[in-house]
Order: sequence, then structure tokens, then C-alpha cells
Amino acid sequence: MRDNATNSQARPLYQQVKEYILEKINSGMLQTGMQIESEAELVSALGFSRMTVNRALRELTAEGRLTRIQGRGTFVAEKKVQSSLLEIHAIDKEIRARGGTYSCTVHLLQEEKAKPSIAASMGLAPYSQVFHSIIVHKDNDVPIQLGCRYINPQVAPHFLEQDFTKCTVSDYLLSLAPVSAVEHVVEALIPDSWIRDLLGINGSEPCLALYRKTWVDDKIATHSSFYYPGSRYTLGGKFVPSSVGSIGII
Amino acid sequence: MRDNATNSQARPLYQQVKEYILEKINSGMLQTGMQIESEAELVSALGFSRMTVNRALRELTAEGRLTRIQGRGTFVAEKKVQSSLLEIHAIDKEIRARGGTYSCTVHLLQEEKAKPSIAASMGLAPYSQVFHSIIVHKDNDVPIQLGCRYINPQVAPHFLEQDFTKCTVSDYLLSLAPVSAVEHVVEALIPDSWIRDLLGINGSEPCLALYRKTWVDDKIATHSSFYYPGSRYTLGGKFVPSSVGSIGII
DNA sequence: AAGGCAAATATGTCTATACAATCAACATCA
DNA sequence: TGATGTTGATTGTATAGACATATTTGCCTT
Repeated sequence: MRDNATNSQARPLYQQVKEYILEKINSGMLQTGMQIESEAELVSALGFSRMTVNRALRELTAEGRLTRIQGRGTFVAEKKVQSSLLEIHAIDKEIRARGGTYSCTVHLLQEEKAKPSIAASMGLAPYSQVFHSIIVHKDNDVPIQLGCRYINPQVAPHFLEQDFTKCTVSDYLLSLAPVSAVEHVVEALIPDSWIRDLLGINGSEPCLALYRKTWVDDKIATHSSFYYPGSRYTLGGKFVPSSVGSIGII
Repeated sequence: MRDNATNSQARPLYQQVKEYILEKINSGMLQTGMQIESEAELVSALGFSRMTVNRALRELTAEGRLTRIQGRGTFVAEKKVQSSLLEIHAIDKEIRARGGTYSCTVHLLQEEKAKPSIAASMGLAPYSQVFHSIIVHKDNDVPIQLGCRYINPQVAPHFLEQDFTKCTVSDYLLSLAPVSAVEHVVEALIPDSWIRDLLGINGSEPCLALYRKTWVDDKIATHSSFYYPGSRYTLGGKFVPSSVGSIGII
């Protein structure tokens, strides 16, 4: 019931099933939206057990290549360029990984009443109490990134008592509770004067802004990052499909 | 051997195992790097079969929450904020999905000798022949994005014969061969005058640039996008962990 | 013709069993 | 001492069988 000899060296059977399907998709034999063979048909065509075929189809579905509907069948998903899991690494680790020396300056760390626009983006009533921090991250004492956070006090009650020159805000927040959702928005802008001052920008060069909104249950924290002009940031790294591992320098 | 009554309604058993592990991680009982119970221990602790436990641990590993080493054990992976699969959608579909009317203008479509810097980024010898296209994408006839591509002729031999006002370049390229790797870099810049002309920018406003490098086997295609100033782009959408589905407006 | 029921088909899950592959630690032998 | 083999623990893969659930189709009844 096995036929590994003709095939190449010792690839798992479920992997062979995945390649069999992908080959049909990539060669154009199976087009977007078309129904593919049922599990039972694949079993009799390939001679593997149903559980093996099922695993292959389940993984291809998780990877976004197929769509399955119970009772109907399995279909080829729409073709998209898709990067791997977008992992957001802490800036201090990124700097150290590049061989730099990380340091940071805490310019503001206080509780305050949120302006209506801020409060609205956090799902709070206007002038609710929120924590606010402004921190400049430096590589070899050169400012690289300005991070501005607003945090719902319910997420991190002891936020003000932390020493964020020792442990980054990200590390602290991640240690408290699991993140249930994230959203990222990126923008190019000419920074305001207070940002220019803190980052040490002279002219009116454009800088990259990255806004992150993080949900912990239904509590929201926001994080606005402004990067020193001229910097380039890799968003997904080179990746091999269906692997997890790329890096976002953010 | 089942105990679904006390637990909530009809969640699959492997899902219950996943939640059991995640609960231990999120509550802090299991810290980053620590070894978790072996499959055999989970089997006797939870009363499910080993295959069910194995599926749960396998999926948590694919989702980046655990690390498994054959012969050693299963360990808690480093905590990261991770977005879902970053899917790159074609700009024409994005504009139509927002209710706009898409159109585009092909400003250049030719074969040329690649300058050394371009050739180097594509892994080609200086002054190799490459295809070069410059296309402006519009929403209701307002320029939104300028796309500039260099393509290895081996990837798309009939590139010059296509009518890209009907079918987008992305759709055409994706129909030819599967993408084996992708890399994205984002930058803020003051656009050159030729970009300002094509996008209809008057002042010296900053715009967002997104550079994409795509591998098809070892052949490389590059794509530089410049967005109209003031635009904001969502990178991962709000997402629920370990689901595939968010959208990148790019 | 309309409604309802049953069968066929398809995916979703779970289990018990088996064997393979890898690693660490220990024991053995030269 | 150093090299080598053995053993136990652990993960990785594969299978057959069973039952659950969802969808479609067609037949049968009214």
C-alpha cells in the first residue's frame, strides 16, 4: 500500500498529499473556486488512509490555500500573495540583535484625562482617566523611535510604578494579560515640532508613523510610533510559505 | 471517558486541550521556555486519546505558541505580539470593495537594460534585459498609488503583450507561477518630481513607499509603490489570534 | 405542485494501536 | 579515559474503524 520508492526520500505521506494538491493548483489544472477531489476519492487515488488525506487538506486550509465546507466539499481558495505571520518584535531586542546598544529616555509617564479623540479611539468616555507615556528609544544614544502610549488603567493598574528604562513597556504589558486582537496602521507624515525635538530632527523631513491598537478582552491600548527620517523597516522579511518565523522591525 | 457535560457546549476535544494549555500560559503558571507536560501526561490528566492531544499541541506549535523537539519535549515559545497572515490584496479589488471605481493608466511598459543597482537587487548581471512598468492606479480618476515594477523576463516572457488596463499586473503574475517568497519594506519619503507629476502632488508632502520583492524559484521581481500623501494604510486589520483572514490595503 | 422524509455524499472529530525517529542518560568495553 | 552501545522518554507519523454533522438530491406523499 506504500510507494515511497519511486517518490523521493522519506517525505511524510501527508506532505506528499499536500504537494499533490498544490501541484494541481500551480499547474493550472485546478483553478480558483473549483471543487477538488473528495477525501474518499483521494484515498482511492493515492492509497493513503483517510486520516492522512484529512490532515493534508486541513493544513492546506489553515494555510489559506483551500476552503472546506462540511457536506459540500473542498474548494481552491482565491490566490493571494500572503506573507507569514507578522511578528512584532520589541525595539530593544531588534537593536541588540543588530549589534547596537539600546537605551531609552522616559519623557512622560503620568495619569491624565483623555481628550475626546483619544478616548473615542479607546472606547472610553471623554475625559476618562488613562495612563500616558512618551518614551524615546535610542541606538548608541542616537534617537531611533519615539513611542507614545495611551493605556486603559484596567489593563495595567500599576503602570506608573514601573521603571521602563529597565524593562520595556511591551515586555511589561505582555506579561500582564494575553492580547486578544491587534491592528496596525502605517502613515507617512511631517512630524510636529515636539516630535522633531524629541527625535532630534532639524529639517522638515518626512517620517514613518506606525499606529498600533491592542485589545485585551475589550480594553484597548494604543501605541503611536514615529521613526527617525530615512529609516526603512522590513515588514515581513523573506519568508518561505507556510512557515512561521519572519521578523517585523517595529 | 468523556466529560463534556461539566464543560461548555460541544467544543471539540482538541480545542479544549488547546484552551487548557493556553490557560496555563496566560495565567503565568507556565512561563516562556518552560517544558510543558508530555503527551502521555496530558492523556492521563485529561482522559483524551493521544492523537487528540497531539493534534492540539501540533496546532499550537503551528500558531507559534509552543516549540516541540522530538525526543526532548514541548516548550512554551517566546511571547510575541503576532498578527495574522499578512495578505496582500490587489489594489483594484480594494478600491472596488470600498465602493470606488477603479481605473489605471499605463505610463510605461518596455524592455530595458537594468541599471546596476536594480540588477543587483534582482540578482542579475548589470545591464541585463528586464521588463519595466510604471502604472498609476486611480479611484474615481483620482491617483491613489503609483506602481513601478522590474521583472525578470524568465518569470513572465509575454509581459509586454498584456493589456494591464483590463487585468492587473498582480493577477497576471500570480496566474503564471507560484510565489515562493516575499519581502516587504516600508519607508516615508519626499517623492521625486516624476512621482509628484504622475500622482498629481503639488507641494513637498511626504508619501509612503512600499517596496516588495518577490521570489519565483530563484527569479526575482521587484515592485515599488508610492501612495498619495496623507493616506493611511492598514497592515493587519483587527484580527483574532490564530485565524487567517486579515487584509492589507496595499 | 408542494412539502417532507430518507438516502447519499462530504467533511469533522475521536480513538486505539502501531511503529519510526530523536535525544539524553547511563552502562559497557577497550 | 574515551568511544560505543543500550535503554527509556518523547515526539512524529500512519492506519482502520466509528460516529457526528452538514448539504444536496430525489423520491414519496399529500
